Amino acid sequence: MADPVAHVEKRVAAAFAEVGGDKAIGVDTAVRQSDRADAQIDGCLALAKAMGLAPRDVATRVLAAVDLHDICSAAEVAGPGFINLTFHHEFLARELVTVAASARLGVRKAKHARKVVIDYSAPNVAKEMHVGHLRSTVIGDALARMLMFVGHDVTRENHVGDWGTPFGMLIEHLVDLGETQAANELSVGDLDSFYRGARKKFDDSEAFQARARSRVVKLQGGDGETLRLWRILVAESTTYFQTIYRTLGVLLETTDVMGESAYNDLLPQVVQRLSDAKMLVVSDGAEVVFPSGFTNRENQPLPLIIRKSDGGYNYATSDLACVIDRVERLRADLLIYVVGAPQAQHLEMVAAVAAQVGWLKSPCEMVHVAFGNVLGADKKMLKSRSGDAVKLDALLIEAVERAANAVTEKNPELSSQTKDEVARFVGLGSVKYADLSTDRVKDYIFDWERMLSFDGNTAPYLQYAHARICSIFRRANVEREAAKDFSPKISHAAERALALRLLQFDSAVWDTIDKYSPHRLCAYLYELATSFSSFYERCPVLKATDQDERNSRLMLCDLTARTLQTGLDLLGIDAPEQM
RNA sequence: GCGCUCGUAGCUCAACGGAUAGAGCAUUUGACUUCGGAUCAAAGGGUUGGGGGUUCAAGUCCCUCCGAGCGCGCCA
Repeated sequence: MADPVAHVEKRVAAAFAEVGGDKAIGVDTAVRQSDRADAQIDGCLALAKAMGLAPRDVATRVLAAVDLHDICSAAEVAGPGFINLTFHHEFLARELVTVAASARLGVRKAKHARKVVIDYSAPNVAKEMHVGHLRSTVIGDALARMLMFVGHDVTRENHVGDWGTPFGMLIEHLVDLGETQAANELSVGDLDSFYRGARKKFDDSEAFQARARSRVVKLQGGDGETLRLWRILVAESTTYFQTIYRTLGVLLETTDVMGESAYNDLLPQVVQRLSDAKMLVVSDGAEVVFPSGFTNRENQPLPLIIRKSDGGYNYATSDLACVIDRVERLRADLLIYVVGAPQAQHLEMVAAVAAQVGWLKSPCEMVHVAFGNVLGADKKMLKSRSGDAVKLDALLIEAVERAANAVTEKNPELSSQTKDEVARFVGLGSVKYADLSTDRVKDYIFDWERMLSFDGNTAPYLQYAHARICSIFRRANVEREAAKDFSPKISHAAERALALRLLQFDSAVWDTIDKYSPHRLCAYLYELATSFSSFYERCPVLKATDQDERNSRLMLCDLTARTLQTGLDLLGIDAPEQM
């Protein structure tokens, strides 16, 4: 419980109960950050309403009933009935010591560890990754890191598209090219030309179409030779995905791949169990379920198609199989889907059916972490000059190049090896941070200049703040390790602002997790970095007037650097020591 | 037609139902023989798309209209 606000909250709740009795039930006792004081208590207005009394009188009574002497130096009724709180310097210093001594920087562990399955990235086999995969991959990875950090048991699952009718034509194209040649083409990452080649033949040749169709039948029938060829496609693609993931610095491994094909064995079971539950209905020749509350354009019940009229399964079946697998085999109680916003209705329907049939029972829940599109400067879907989707590897290469140019310009003294590393951290960090720092549900405009800027809410600004602190320690003649044990003394206003900010890390992380919204952590880190910059400007560290002050400030520097580094790491971003 | 999401400063974005809606960019103005100026400080800039309602309190919740995007039966 690092955040001072959390300390106060418990006592406030008790005071509300004492003052309001039954009337206090249900009244929000939250203590919030405030721009008029260190924190404010708002609930007196609501309590006053419930009690039929004047808000300021109630606030006065609450103030009398709560003992905050060891935490606050001032607590006063303000405005229509708020209570403004100012924390003791000594209290802040004590809390800083606690936080600095903790490897987790005061971030609380989850009260109950959950078994979480997080589904993200999900590229398609034999297709190149493009900007469309960026958000799922980056957001999902950040959330996975945070959930693990607070102690949940997290399983990452990469639900790659490795099954379905396109594989008939892809396999036949593979046969035409010859395995060696095809594997070559795929392994160098030129998946698009492979896919286009197959597509073109399929569109142009009826004979090829026939081959493709019969190949699909063989694939679904488990034909050994066909499966062998299919595995070549999957293996080469997986290798390619890993090169992107390694470049991007995300946690996904080949062992996290759980493609659609992994659920094939469960598909008949999905049908059987829905049938046993009397939920399956035949409609227009297809076997479907009608979850309540969903209608189509004619206002008729909207079906979730479990089995097509041709006997095949589709993605709803496979998604339901996923739920069974995750809940019954993995024993997960939180299923997170980092999937684009357009799939909201589909996932709602899957969740509705899974709940109705009893696979998804409280406290087990399914959460759709939806996100918007990446747009170009024209506010349309980001496209390359040729009009195609922008390839992810090209995008990442450009990011690093642009960062390298900036680093070369700003800091020519860096060795070329260091420069390369810094360019990678800054370039990739910029792309990821730009994606993570805005509300995920909205579209955002991809803008190189802005994301690589050293001013504003960007990765380079945060990384720079971190690098400056590292620079201080290189000159300080003090071991970094020792700094966390120095005792902090809060006297200057900028020190105070920084201290308060540092203590809010815990809340920031939890707020981010509760809403599955990484931009909240970004906003916190940006505020921390600005608080630090302000402190840095006004409070000399190495040139401090006396040893105690110097040590105190070194302590603040160290804690700031660790918080920035940890926070960026939770976002999947590296913080270089110099740049 | 029905449904979902979005609409906040010139631009890009914030704001658990809490007081005077905040940042950055851009613009204007200050601060450097710098503990890394890739910085800091300050100013101007708003009818939160329009209109109703709920509430002690609404950018936030409800209704309605306008505008944008996306879904709406056998692709995933």
